[in-house]
Amino acid sequence: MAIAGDSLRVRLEDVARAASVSPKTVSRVLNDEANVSDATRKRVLASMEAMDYRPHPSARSLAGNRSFLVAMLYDNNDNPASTYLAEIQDGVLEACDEHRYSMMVRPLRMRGDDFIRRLDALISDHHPDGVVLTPPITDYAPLLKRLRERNVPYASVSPMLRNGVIGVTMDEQAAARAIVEHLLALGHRRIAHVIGIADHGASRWRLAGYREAMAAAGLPEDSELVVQGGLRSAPVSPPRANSLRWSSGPLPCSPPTTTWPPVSWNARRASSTR
Amino acid sequence: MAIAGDSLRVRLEDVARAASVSPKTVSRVLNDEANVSDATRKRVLASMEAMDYRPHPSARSLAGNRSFLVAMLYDNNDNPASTYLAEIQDGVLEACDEHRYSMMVRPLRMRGDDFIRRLDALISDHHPDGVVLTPPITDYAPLLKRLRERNVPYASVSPMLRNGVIGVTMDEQAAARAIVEHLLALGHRRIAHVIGIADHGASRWRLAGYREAMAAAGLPEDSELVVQGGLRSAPVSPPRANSLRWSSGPLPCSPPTTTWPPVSWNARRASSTR
DNA sequence: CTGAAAGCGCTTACAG
DNA sequence: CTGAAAGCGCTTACAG
Repeated sequence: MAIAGDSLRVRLEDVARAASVSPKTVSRVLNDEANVSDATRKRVLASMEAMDYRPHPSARSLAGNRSFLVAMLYDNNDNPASTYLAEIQDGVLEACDEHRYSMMVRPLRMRGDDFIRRLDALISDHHPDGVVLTPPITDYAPLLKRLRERNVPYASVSPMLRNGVIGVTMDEQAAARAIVEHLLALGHRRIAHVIGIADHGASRWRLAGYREAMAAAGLPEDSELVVQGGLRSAPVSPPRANSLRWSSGPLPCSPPTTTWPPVSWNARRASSTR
Repeated sequence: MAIAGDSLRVRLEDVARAASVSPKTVSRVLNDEANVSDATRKRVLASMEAMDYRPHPSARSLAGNRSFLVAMLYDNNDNPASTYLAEIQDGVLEACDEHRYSMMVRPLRMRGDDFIRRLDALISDHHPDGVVLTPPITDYAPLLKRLRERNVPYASVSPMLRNGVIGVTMDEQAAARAIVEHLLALGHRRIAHVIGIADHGASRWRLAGYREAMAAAGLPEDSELVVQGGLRSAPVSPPRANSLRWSSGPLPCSPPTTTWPPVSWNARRASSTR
């Protein structure tokens, strides 16, 4: 009886023999390195395909000193919207797959004094090549500081402070404005705004967009129509918003500020010493 | 500039030197193996602690031929309740942490003819030591068959067919019955039941429990009060259930059928050849 | 453009 | 109860 899924492992060395090249050459092809003739590359690729070769991730990590691992960090205490996190998670996963990275998810509650220790343990235990941050920990200064100290690249989803941060954002303000303008165009005048989690930058920008559109339409702000929604730590009853209805129609949003994975991750690595 | 998080790695060998023992002995302590004197074990543990030693997961995987990885498989197409999946995910994660396993999540849509190929790729690429299945793929025969063929242990959350399967279930029928009985005790008589995703065993058992309680109370079944809810593939409007209210109070549920991780995983491994 | 040698940090299989 | 040697499957650093 063989170990799970390990009956007949094909190794890089086997591919090399089949293609009549050295292991190093197969490694070059595997990693898209230069200095391989087209003919050789083609031959190696054919052998890999024919033998259904799959590089062993642990061997690659150990020898190459990189984990091919992205850790997604979230605070499921301060961000109760699991649907939101699930969508981000699926997106990160998809991107990781494309680049042949694996992904791990880590709930990391900001509250609690051992936050940094748990972050350190995560890094030491799993050596992620990079981490993805979700609101609100995108803006938690001690976290960012520690990641920089330990030289772990990070990308942020919708961070509040965008300067110099790699990540994905959209123009929340313009989007909120567009929603309100859409409702205005439909003839509505009493338009409410439910404020999101206060710690999130998106909440502020959306409120600003709402106010902007209302003001532009000459409508005075009605404090009754602007309410704080969203859970913080203790569950509260959801805001009464029965009068709100979704409208269909496209929303303008700016493209992500960067592609993923961040180009600079490779750059960083290239300039590293072992 | 050092590689991310890798400035001053402490290796098993370093611990061995500090504790004046061989690497093999440290390995024994690390893996809770027998044949180490208490004094030696204590000394090694002290050194590990003092040096904040963290075994390198890739080295362990490569040499030991096990990944310390559990893959959680789900179908986020047929199971639209991301909150449900998120809760399971957090639970699996917690259990993995306790046992020093890492976890990866994998959406795996049943529809699509390349299902098995994607499963194979997952196994070959990541070598999970075991997988956790969530409804409805807990009962997808081709999946289970392939897992057995490739000798990958699996545990199922609330599977429809429980015979011989390792996993976690609760007495859904008794729980539904208890809910209905609670409502009956409050004096209600018009009690509706929204049927869950038809593929899930839980949906059937809950319906059975509802019917049981209603019948026991001598109430005839009103077909208007039993409606199919839940999304399948195409989104439909949610069932009208405004008359339903949550009641508080404890629900009876049987303990999980097994502990986690399944004992048999280790047994399986022990009987394996390399 | 290609390859031989050494090494990553652990565990296995064996010996005592 | 303890350890010396070999090896897991890759990559690095170097040589040509």
